[in-house]
Amino acid sequence: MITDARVLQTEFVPKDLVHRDNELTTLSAALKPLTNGEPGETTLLHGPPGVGKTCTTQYILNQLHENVIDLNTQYVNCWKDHTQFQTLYRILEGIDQTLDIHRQSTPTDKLRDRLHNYDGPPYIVVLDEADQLETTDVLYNIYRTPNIEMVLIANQEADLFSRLDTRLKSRLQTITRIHYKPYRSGEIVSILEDRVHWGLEPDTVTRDQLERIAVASKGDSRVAIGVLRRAARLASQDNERAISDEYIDEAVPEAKTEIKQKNVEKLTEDQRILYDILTEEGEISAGRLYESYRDRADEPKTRRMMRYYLKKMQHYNLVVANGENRGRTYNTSS
DNA sequence: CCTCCACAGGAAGCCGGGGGAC
DNA sequence: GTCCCCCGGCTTCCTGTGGAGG
Repeated sequence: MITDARVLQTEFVPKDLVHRDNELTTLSAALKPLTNGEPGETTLLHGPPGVGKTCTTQYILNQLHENVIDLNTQYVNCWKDHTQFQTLYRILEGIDQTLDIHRQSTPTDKLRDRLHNYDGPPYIVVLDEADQLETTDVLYNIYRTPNIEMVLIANQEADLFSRLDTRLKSRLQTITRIHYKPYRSGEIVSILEDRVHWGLEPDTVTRDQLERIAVASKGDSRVAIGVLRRAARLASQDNERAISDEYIDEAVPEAKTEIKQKNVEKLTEDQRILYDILTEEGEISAGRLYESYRDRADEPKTRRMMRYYLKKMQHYNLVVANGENRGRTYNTSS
């Protein structure tokens, strides 16, 4: 049934991008000057998940690489590489400057200096999920380096900007902003049709079923493609030649919890205990959460450590905090 | 209104591990 | 090998905040 599994991956960048013409044009225009050796414009792409921010960026980078010989680019996922050291390391990796850098013994200062001394060809650094950066210092370091252009990607523009110091905030006031709206149902359907065409055998899924997936995905293309992939896999495991509605209904919740499940597996023992308590108890105050945790853990860590853990788990979208200070409660994310 | 308390999160320091320089 | 440096994980201490309750 599946003829090409790659195109059913959410990260796959198709040859033709549909429904993102305006965004592509604006981003392209912002980076265009680089191809003539002039400085481009720092760009911020913002909008909810699964609306094509990452995809359009990688599409543009591919295009630039085809047309410009002397150009470096690097894509950094700040969610994965969120410490200053990790981010700087990735950026230097994009210009082959990391051979002698070791995690344990190289000070972050050295990475910073090396970046600042960059004087090679134009270099485009994409910082995806930039609002997840531990410190925004790294943005300043890139900003002040000539010949490096930043493309920032974030869900909420405000999440990123509220954390910048005033100096950087005012300098980034004038950057090009591109807002991505959720896809409409029909747009999701045509994105799926494209993937179906390249990835599945003919007549395995009907248009009605694609619409069903589109509605369930609520404008998030990653969820939609994930559902399609899972439904196709379920059907082929049962040796069916077509995807039935039942497979789709089964795949929808699976696709939505897939990412979460992966993150739960990454938790340490102590974090896992906290997560289990939240799963069982539901909404709970920090004090009661710590008491439960202390009872269950063999060697419980301190309250401060619990707060670090909870912060981390919010970062992983496993935990949500409601309220501030005394009134705050924690819960698992739905 | 004021004081107390629970809580968040910053700052500093300790420790163990690992790599480089010698 | 030994010394030194750095990091991440962790603790301790501390300040700021806002609701509860006198």
